[in-house]
Amino acid sequence: MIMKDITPQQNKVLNCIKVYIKETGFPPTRSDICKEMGFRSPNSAETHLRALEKKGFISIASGASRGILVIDEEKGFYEETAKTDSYPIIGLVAAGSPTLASENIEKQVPCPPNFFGSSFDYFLRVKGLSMKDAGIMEDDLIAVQKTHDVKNGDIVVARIDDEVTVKYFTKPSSDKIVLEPANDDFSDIEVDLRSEEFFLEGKYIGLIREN
Amino acid sequence: MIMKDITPQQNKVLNCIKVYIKETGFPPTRSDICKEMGFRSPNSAETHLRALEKKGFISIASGASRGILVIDEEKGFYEETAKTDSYPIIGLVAAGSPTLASENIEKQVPCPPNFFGSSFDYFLRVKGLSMKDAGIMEDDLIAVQKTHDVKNGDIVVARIDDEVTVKYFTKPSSDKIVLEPANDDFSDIEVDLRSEEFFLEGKYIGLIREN
DNA sequence: TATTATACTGTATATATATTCAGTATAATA
DNA sequence: TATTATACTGAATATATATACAGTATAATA
Repeated sequence: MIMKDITPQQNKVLNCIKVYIKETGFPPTRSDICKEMGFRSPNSAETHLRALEKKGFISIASGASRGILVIDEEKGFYEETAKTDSYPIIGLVAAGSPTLASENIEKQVPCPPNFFGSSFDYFLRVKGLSMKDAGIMEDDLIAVQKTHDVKNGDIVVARIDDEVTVKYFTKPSSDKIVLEPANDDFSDIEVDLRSEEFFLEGKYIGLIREN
Repeated sequence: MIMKDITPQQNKVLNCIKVYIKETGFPPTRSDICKEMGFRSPNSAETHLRALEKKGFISIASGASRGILVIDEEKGFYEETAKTDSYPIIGLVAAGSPTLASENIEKQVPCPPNFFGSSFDYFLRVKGLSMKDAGIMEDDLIAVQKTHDVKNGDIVVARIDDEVTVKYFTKPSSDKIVLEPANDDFSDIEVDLRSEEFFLEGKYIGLIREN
């Protein structure tokens, strides 16, 4: 949408509305605008509001008090490129699966869905340094895609006997899986699929570190 | 601030307020809350609001209509973090400063402004493995905040004689700066401020790895 | 047992607020 | 020249809204 030219005075009013919302959390009344702008008549604010509405800078909810909605000029631009979804951060507890049940969710964080190239389903907070040489450190958040489609060499999130772990994945034969750490202080985990339970939670897609 | 326990019903009311603000851009009236919650008396909303205020979840502007302000907590979720800004990715070339000039910008990526707790200005693509033991690998994107306010032990982005580098920062004396790598294969860089030029581009705030 | 917190309905009212109407004045546009 | 947009004052008013008051009921607490 192309917005018509705003006059300097209308821009001042628009800005004063934005500041008011930022400071109070809710939009101003006509009277509030008068106080901020120095007008002596509420109709001064009213006509400015109607002009701003006509030009597409705000929308006004009829009848409602403080019903001013500032239209985000760059919303259209960002809507395609910068849509964010909310993803849960799941604590990597030593035992138990990283399910999406609310008791395991540390918090929700916003993130563009295609942030790491591939789609992903949740963030997992890493415990321990077993993947140190792959640059995955304690408390890092790894973006995990729930999938069973993994290749040799992929970093995966796996669960063995209720223990969740992040490791390099290798499947040397049909009934054997090797989970390899990226740290000499740790040993490989070999899983015999004939006798042991193995569950693939997903695949490592990307990483975030908050300092 | 320690918030007292919220009851399930109060939580529903609080949530309905948040949703209302998200959808309309301004807080609900008592009557609006009644409609959303199915109450038949505005006093039902009023008492819930007063309880939420007493427990510290909201504040109420006296006399003002729609004067409900949701206190912090998940305010960020709806107001700040749901927004994304566009940040440039700058290639860390061996020579030349990581300026924001368009020829150095690899591309723009969307990211919530407070994604790493602190604000930041651009992403820098890391070359080399000199910070390997700090979990910073080749091609990682580090979020950089343009600042000169750094402390000993901070990871910084510095420029010495047109060469840009990421290292641990230490200032043992007023005319000496030591830049320390996190990799035994590399040596410390000592900068004598009396004879050498040193420019601090900024501070490492966080990290993103796209796999 | 009395008190307090929760969770409501229902009525009433002062006032906060949107909104219309009647003007004045200036500058730009058709 | 007439019209329209901008930029205001000032007054009036219907209604939107906060808020107090009077109740009812249940469960937890002291």
